[in-house]
Amino acid sequence: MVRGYPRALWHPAAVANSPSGDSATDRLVRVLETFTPTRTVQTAADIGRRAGLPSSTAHRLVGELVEAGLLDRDGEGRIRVGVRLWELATRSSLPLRVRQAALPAMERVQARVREHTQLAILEQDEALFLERLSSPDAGANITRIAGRLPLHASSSGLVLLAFADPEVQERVLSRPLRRLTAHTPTDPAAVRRKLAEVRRLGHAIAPGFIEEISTGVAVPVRDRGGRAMAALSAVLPRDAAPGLALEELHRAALEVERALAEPR
Amino acid sequence: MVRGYPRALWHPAAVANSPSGDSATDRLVRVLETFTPTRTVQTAADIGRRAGLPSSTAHRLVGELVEAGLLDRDGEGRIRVGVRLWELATRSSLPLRVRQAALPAMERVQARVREHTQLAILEQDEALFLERLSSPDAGANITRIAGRLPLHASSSGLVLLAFADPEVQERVLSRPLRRLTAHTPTDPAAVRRKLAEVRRLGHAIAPGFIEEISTGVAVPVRDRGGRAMAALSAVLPRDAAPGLALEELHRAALEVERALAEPR
DNA sequence: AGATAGATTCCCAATCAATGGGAACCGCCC
DNA sequence: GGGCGGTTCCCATTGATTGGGAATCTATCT
Repeated sequence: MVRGYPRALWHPAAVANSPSGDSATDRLVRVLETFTPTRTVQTAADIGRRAGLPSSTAHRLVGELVEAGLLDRDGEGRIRVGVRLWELATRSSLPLRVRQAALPAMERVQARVREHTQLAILEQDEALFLERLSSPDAGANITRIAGRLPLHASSSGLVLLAFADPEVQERVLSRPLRRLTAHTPTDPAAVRRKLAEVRRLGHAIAPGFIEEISTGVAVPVRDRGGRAMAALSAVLPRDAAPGLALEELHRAALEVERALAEPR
Repeated sequence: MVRGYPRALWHPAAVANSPSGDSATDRLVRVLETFTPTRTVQTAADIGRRAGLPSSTAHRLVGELVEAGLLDRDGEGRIRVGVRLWELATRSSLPLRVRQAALPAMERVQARVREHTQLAILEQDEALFLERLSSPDAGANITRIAGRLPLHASSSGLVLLAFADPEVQERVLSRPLRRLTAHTPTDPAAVRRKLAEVRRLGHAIAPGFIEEISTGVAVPVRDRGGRAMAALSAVLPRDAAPGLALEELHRAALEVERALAEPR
């Protein structure tokens, strides 16, 4: 076995502590961000490529994270997000508290309406879904727990935006509004009108905004100041009448507001 | 304003990249571990003390984590676990998959038994609780989502241990067994007998092991190899008859086994 | 069976970002 | 106004981190 390597080939052009000004924390986050709801297992080399890290660095970092339990190495080679990370992130987080407060009410909605019932919050100018209950017989639904949807395109997003700080509304409406279907409103003026309607009615109806075949209906869970802390929503078949769902969602929202108002 | 400091007082005794051989990853994990189910908000100085970091280092690390969104700085000063960390940890983790597979069955148990219904997995030689459903009228319950209980003391833990690798059983039984109440079995031989009973009956009953006033009953969710992937459990008042709960839990476990066996 | 490709582990010199003691600053309370 | 605790800023020092490269391992193809 040959040990070492020809000294002449050593090329110190780029070596050091993180030559590009990213901290260890940044790199760690980039590694975690390579995992998505649809890409849950990857090789260490995959992670490195996607996080923009040299292969050997990626392998070392992944190894450390596995050691710490934040990532898990399954049978052979494949890496997934570790149970320990879930535990650390869940046991003291805001999403858990909101979810716990909302779950009983969501279950009642779910039992009566028998369609997808969802809970979302406003996070980084998108709707982040904290919980989703589904009957086996419910229709299509693109949302996932811990998944995101644009604010202007989803019924949940529309109520979150309608009852958010004006500053958030301006920021969101000043950026390009992505079109998901032919019915997604992408004109800022149209979205503004929609938001006014949501404020007037107290709920949002989004027929075909996300998927042609379904209609989202959502109501806000509001704090004492009137801002939306969360949105409760249901996903109905495109042609279904939204009356029952809206009624149940409104009732549930009241219940959640009370639960969240309690000291703990 | 005086800038700088007397050069003579500079004391290079301990300066550098992490003088104690802990990696950047270790430190980040230690920071995250300072949060517990009961301690959800802390100051940056608190975190530093508990993680064993010098104040200035702790403040910088916390600042970076806040910047990255893994931690949140609320109104003034207090730090909590960030929504973003929850999102990253949840969206592709094993606990979510197990939970999703089990939730419908758990809801039915919950509706019929009307007591606490729980889901746990084996993690690092403890029972880690992934989900918990509770009626408002249900009794006391010490468990929390993302909380842990010892394997020998909880009904969930006993089924997880009874249907685990023998190697795990040996390891757990070779360590001191913590006593939580007067009824907690702390003698290895007694626990061994209990485990044999659990294997024979296919369920565990733990009267007063955790809290004097309640009885835990649990059944395993088993894989094709017979090992317990998870435990479904209910917490009943100490004197309640466990028959109905066990029947419902067994039915639910079958359903969860089928759901987890499906490709995805 | 041999070749090829990709993932992973190991090695090690060079370095620079992270480190931590100290000091100043900022509120808050007694 | 003085004490206390949290936070921010400063900066010389240095060792942990870094990343090319080579060796090793593991599939998959021909």
